Amino acid sequence: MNNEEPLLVSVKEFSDFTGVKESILRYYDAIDLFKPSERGANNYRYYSLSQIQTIKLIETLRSLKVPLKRIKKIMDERSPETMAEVLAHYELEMNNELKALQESFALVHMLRTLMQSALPRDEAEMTIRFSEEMRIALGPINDFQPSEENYHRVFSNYYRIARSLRVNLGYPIGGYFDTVEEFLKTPAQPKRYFSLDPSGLEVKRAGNYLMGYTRGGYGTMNDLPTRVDSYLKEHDIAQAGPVYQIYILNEVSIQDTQDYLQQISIWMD
Amino acid sequence: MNNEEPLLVSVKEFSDFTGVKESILRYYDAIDLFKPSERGANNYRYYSLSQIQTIKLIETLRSLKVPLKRIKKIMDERSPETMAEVLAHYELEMNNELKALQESFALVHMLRTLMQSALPRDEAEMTIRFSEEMRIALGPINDFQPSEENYHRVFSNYYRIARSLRVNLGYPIGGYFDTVEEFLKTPAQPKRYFSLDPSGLEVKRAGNYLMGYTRGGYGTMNDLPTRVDSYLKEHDIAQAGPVYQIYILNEVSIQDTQDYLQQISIWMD
DNA sequence: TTGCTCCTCACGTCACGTGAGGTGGC
DNA sequence: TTGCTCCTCACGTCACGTGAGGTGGC
Repeated sequence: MNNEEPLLVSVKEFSDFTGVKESILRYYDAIDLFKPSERGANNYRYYSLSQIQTIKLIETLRSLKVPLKRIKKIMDERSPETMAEVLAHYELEMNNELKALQESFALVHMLRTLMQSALPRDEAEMTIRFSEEMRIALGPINDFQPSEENYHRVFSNYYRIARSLRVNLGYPIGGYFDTVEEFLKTPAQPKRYFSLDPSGLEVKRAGNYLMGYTRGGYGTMNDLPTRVDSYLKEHDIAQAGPVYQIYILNEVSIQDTQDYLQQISIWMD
Repeated sequence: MNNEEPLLVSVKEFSDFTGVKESILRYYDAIDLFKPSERGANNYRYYSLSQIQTIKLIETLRSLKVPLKRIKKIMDERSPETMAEVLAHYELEMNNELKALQESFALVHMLRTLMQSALPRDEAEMTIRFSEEMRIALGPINDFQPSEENYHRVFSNYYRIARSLRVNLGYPIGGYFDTVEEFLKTPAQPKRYFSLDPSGLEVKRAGNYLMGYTRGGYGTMNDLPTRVDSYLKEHDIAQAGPVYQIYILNEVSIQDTQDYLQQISIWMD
């Protein structure tokens, strides 16, 4: 048996084995991060197959944004002890990455389903539909002044509190009213604001909701309160709520402010 | 109520709200990817709070390596329909990313535990220890020639097959023998090779294994077969196996080939 | 006035990607 | 000879980061 002759492959073959591009292998060679186990008489790079595990580890660290210089240091000073330590450290990093990615996934999923639910709407109509339970992050009671003419001060206050509570502000934010009377009286002054962040502590109950829509920029109501009022009177509904008001089509999916689509959903039963 | 005055914040505040660095916000402004909703008379950038959701979405796409030019195109042509489509597409992407990250996690975890299990070894000793069930990817029966003097040809053949079977070659690879007799007869010519890839179809059974170690480069056995033989005779063990042989400390954690640590584990009961 | 934040512009950097021009093995 | 792979070297690029030098609000 010949121990001395390792299993050598060319750059291209090594690239095929590992999925790492040739240009990257040459670059890592140039910066002394990862060198072929041999150079042929023709100056060709020859990698041993056992180097596959090494480059795979380097790739893994790269995927975690570890700078090449740091990786080089790790590889230069590697010993079983230090490597085990380093790997333990990056196991934790990966856990955080996993959580962040799952968060992103949840966010994208929510935005998409909200948009798709909005697409076929007849905006003039009021309909009752069933809605699943959703977690939300409810803010504190708003301190609107009797004749507050600018809701922005209060709204921005919610943003500040939400951020300090580690709410993910990437989720849509809406207004909350305890009852439909409250909404009809001061539709532009919600009792609280809330975020649709699913890591929120509160719950929007599953159930049948009366839903209505209107188009326009933030703060626009058009005739939505009137339509809600008529519907309730027509159907002899005395009490309802809470009321949830959100912009399901906004900045994220639409350029023109005047096309933002607002949704009101009112708990019925 | 004043609809026209949005909730404006400076770069620094916006950066604090979103976690996106000021330098990045300025850069995105410069390349027309994401511009502040207003410029003050002093030429200051003023962002509206409702832009938080937009930059969060851009960040999410960036985390999936979508180039800024592509993101710009998406944002320029955004409509609820196209955005819902785009998001649906990237939901799938994120799923793949999640799987890849979980794979990396499993790989790093295995490397680390292998290394830590190796650290406190008294290499001369033979011990019996319990081992949990592990999935492995077993290769085909090797075609060693009667007097094969170079095991590399056969070994590299396993690599080729493993790759075509989508085995992750980042995991350690070892030699497999059906019985201990087989191992003692031709310790350098395993019946098959295998990878510790946990997505493999075969299983290394849970149970008590006789474990031994030796140090040296690939193909080195030193007196390991002799020690195995003595142990079995001393303890009157006639039959045992399969035998699994892997390098638990190799290239990945050690520079000097001569310090690689090989482990033999032999199924007892 | 002072400290703080903001501005632009130029240059640097990190991690590659992309030829151009040339060599080596079957 | 021909096609294929490999080489180096120079230059480009993408997505920022980092000052320098200067302005504006409390």
